[in-house]
Amino acid sequence: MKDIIVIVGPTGVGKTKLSIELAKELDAEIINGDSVSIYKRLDIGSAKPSMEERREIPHHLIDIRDVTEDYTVFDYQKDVRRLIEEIQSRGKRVIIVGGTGLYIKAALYNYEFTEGTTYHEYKEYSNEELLEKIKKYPVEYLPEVQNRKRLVRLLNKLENNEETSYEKDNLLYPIQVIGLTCDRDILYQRINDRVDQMMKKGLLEEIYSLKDEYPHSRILNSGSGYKEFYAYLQGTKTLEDTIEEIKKNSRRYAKRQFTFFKHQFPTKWFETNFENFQETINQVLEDIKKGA
RNA sequence: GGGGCUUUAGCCAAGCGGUAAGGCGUGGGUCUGCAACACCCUGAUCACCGGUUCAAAUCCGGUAGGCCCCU
Repeated sequence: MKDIIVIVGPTGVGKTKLSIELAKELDAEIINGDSVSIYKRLDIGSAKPSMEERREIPHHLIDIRDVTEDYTVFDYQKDVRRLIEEIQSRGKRVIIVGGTGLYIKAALYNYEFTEGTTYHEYKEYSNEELLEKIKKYPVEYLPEVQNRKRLVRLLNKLENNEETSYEKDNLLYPIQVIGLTCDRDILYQRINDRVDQMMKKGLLEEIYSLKDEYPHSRILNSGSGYKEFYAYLQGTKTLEDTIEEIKKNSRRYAKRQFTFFKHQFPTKWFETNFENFQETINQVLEDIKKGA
């Protein structure tokens, strides 16, 4: 079977556009690799591919959950693995595009999660105490004391007798990872512009239509482009500040994405040529044909 | 023309004689169930020149920039 094409990179470099062009060339179907696009009604802020684009090429794992529903890496892993089989059995090639590194990695590598385990928050314990409890088990990687979220997660695994040491980076599928990059200044400029564009396209209206769901939605309270509006709806922050904060969070996110894809995947990087995108497409295509 | 205040990292800013807090941004990094998450690391001889002192970002004088008031 031909390699799965994985397109990664920071938000706003042109991943979506590239994925669609490649899908046409390679007779492929696209699996979304972005944790926010999973949700219905989060259209503008998550920069989903347009309906037009989605008609052109089959897209999977977009709009499959309501904003009040939960969806985790584990769900994603199962969905992607199932889809890969389906798509390939149809004789089509698989392209995964997105910026959520953990999701993509968990789907393609030997990440193990256990079905239906109980989950404690350990509210009565301090971070230090959690760390002490963890140290009673043989673990190779310790989170920082300040990182409560990771401490809690790890202790849960240990107490549930789940596996916590893994063979490093065991790939389950043959993949080719295409990373899209560009000059940092240009990227930040594009991110800022894109947020302004989102506002023009009606992000605020989208937010208002979701207003009632805010208190009950995990994704609306954690996804950038949405969570920032919470304070605005409460009347404690101006619209201008809200927009600035979305830009800032998006820039930071982009930076973290670079770090993740640089270190966690065997990424081959390509510089996006915004003036002549066809050239970028050609470069990537050439490389793919060479590789598989 | 005269008088007063001010000048600390890219930005904001503490310090008021004993050898440069902090915040933001930036850059780097971690990553097996909230991941557009959570977390870690990251910088300066204090406008310039001279003086006082064992010791000056801190006191004195001068130069330059900024702000304000008077004429």
